[in-house]
Amino acid sequence: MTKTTLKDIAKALNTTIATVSRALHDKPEISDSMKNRVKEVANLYSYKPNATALSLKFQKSYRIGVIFPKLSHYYVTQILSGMLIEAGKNGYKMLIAESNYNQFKELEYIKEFYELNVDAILILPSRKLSLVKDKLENLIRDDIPFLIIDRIIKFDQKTVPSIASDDYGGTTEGIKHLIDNGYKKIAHLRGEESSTLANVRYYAYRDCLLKNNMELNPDWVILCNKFNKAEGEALAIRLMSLENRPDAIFCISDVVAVGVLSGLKKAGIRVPEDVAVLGFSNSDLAEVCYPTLSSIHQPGVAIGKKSIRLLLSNINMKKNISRENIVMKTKVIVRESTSRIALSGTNSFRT
Amino acid sequence: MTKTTLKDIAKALNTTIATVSRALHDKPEISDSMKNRVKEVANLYSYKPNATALSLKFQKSYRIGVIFPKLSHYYVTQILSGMLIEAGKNGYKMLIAESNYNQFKELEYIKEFYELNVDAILILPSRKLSLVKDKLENLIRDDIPFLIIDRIIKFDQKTVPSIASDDYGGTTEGIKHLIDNGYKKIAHLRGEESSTLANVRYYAYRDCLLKNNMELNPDWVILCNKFNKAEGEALAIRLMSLENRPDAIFCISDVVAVGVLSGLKKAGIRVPEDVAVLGFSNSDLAEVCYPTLSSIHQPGVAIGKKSIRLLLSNINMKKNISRENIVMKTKVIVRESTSRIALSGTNSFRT
DNA sequence: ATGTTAACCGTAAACGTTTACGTAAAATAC
DNA sequence: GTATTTTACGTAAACGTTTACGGTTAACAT
Repeated sequence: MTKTTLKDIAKALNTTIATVSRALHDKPEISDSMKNRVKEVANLYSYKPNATALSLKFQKSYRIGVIFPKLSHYYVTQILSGMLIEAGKNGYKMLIAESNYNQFKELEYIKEFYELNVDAILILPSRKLSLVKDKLENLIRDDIPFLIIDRIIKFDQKTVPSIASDDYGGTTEGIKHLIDNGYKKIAHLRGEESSTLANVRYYAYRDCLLKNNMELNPDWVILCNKFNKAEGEALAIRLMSLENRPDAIFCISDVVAVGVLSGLKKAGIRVPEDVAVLGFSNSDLAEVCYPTLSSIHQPGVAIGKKSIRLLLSNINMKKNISRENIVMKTKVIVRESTSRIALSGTNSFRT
Repeated sequence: MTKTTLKDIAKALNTTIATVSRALHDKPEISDSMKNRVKEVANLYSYKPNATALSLKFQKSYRIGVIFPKLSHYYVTQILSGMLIEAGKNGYKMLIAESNYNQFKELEYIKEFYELNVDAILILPSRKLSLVKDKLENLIRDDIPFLIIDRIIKFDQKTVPSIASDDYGGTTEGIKHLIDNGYKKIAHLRGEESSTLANVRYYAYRDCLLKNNMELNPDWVILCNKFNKAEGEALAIRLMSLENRPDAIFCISDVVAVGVLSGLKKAGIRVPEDVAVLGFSNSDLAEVCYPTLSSIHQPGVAIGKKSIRLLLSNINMKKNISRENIVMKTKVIVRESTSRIALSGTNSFRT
């Protein structure tokens, strides 16, 4: 019941593995009669080439390694799904590793993947990874494509390509949407200042308010660090206890936004009539909470697909991919939480 | 900049790869001086054994393949995370494939994984897979451990081990909880009758009602087939339009339950005062919806870990694992949607 | 001085492929 | 009928390991 090899077929036909191999590959130097006999036996034994042997021979594993902080984040699963689709189309398999926001594990996994002869490495870095930037830089090899997703890390020596969603554009569009809907005092629950991602979103928020001559109140900008529902709830209540209350809250993530919704409800404040709430990422939560949450859609699946396409186009050239930072379009998905005028029908963006 | 091999080290030391290999493995037949010299050079060249070559040599890949229907389901990510933890501990990597509920893709992926020489295969089958039971049965080999997760498929010839959560027990506990809280007319939005999973939950629901002399009204048992929010919403409204209204709704999934919450709100019905809602799976949705949703927790992470442990314990024996069907404990997580008496504090089950 | 043993290392086969090179027989050329 | 080409296949090396087996030298025993 063991797997049949070229040797088995060769023995059965009293020939050599070279001939068998060539016959199966339809090489011209093999006679038709031999080809037929070989194929017949191969079929009979249901021969399948040994992938490991091929890997060794061609120094190519048809495997792509991807590292992410946490699998249970909707956005991560979307990106991975996109990768799986595109990788599958091209005969590649995905090896996965979860870092749990531990930068040392991230470095470990990168090393491991190199040792496992993956053909490319993708990483969705945690914020902390930039703390060991120098170590990371030393680790990255030039012979195997490496791609950083959704985060831009500036190295001293190397330029490593990256792909990310257009958070600045998306945020701008989102804030504009709030302004267009008549909200005048827009607050922002932002991420830590050490996070490029959080900064980009904050800058977009700030710039957009300035450009539109809106009030930019420092009391309305609060740092998150737990990014969970409880934090959103607490911060919403804090915002509502200000003398000069905001009438809209733009949140760094959907989970925080859901917390805000909950906090506002506890404070007896109506959404979207009194206060609008805008999330970020357009996760699956946005459609199930009450009221449904407007959010800035990050094209996870598209990013995943694009990532793999980028890598594959360069795997064969054995050099790292075009050193650009690719930016993918975002989009504001309007739902109930920001719509003073009732929405007609549901906005079912997701399929 | 190419990877260093045994050959490189051997050449540098004017010896042979055999000696180098043995020195690195601290074999007794190598002198200490040679060992030191070899290790020094190996270190200098930062030698790492080639995993592909080892795979070929030992006919072992240290890779485990897992197939699941959809990555973006919270429960799936939980199971996978558990697998990743346990696999990582043992030096195994996970290869993943998403079937999108397509049974032919599932069969395809199984074949592919066999060809890729994975050391074990895990599958979270879609309901449809049982439709091609015979093909599946023929595919499964005896020399590589195979494990079915969260679904029991009875084969004619083979007995394939499986692991699943105790849905019967969990449901029983859940219905009892409803009864204990004074709900007397319990409805059930169930899955299709072709689904073993849905049937188990229904049977538990039915048995528990009978055992407790509760009303078992056929009008209160409705089939779902879309399992999305809209369906839950519509069915809730339908239930509330009955003359003999239920006062509790047990749902096949959290998403459906969230839809029910929404439908009840639209119908102006209070939860949990008028009607209780109980979900299944205890997904991340349960904590963010309003009111928060009581749900039956399936131990995803534990199932993932246990699965890998089972497989690993049998990989070395090159035979399939103990042919039992392992059942993992479930648990009712009580939140607002079933608690007529206000909950004190939040029930933060998840870490 | 010879045999025995231990210490140490090299040779080569094996895992399953692909393919450059060599070679025998058959076919073609003149 | 000999030279040349073509056809068709075998040999062996290569990918990077591990390891059974063999061999050489030196130490030790008798």
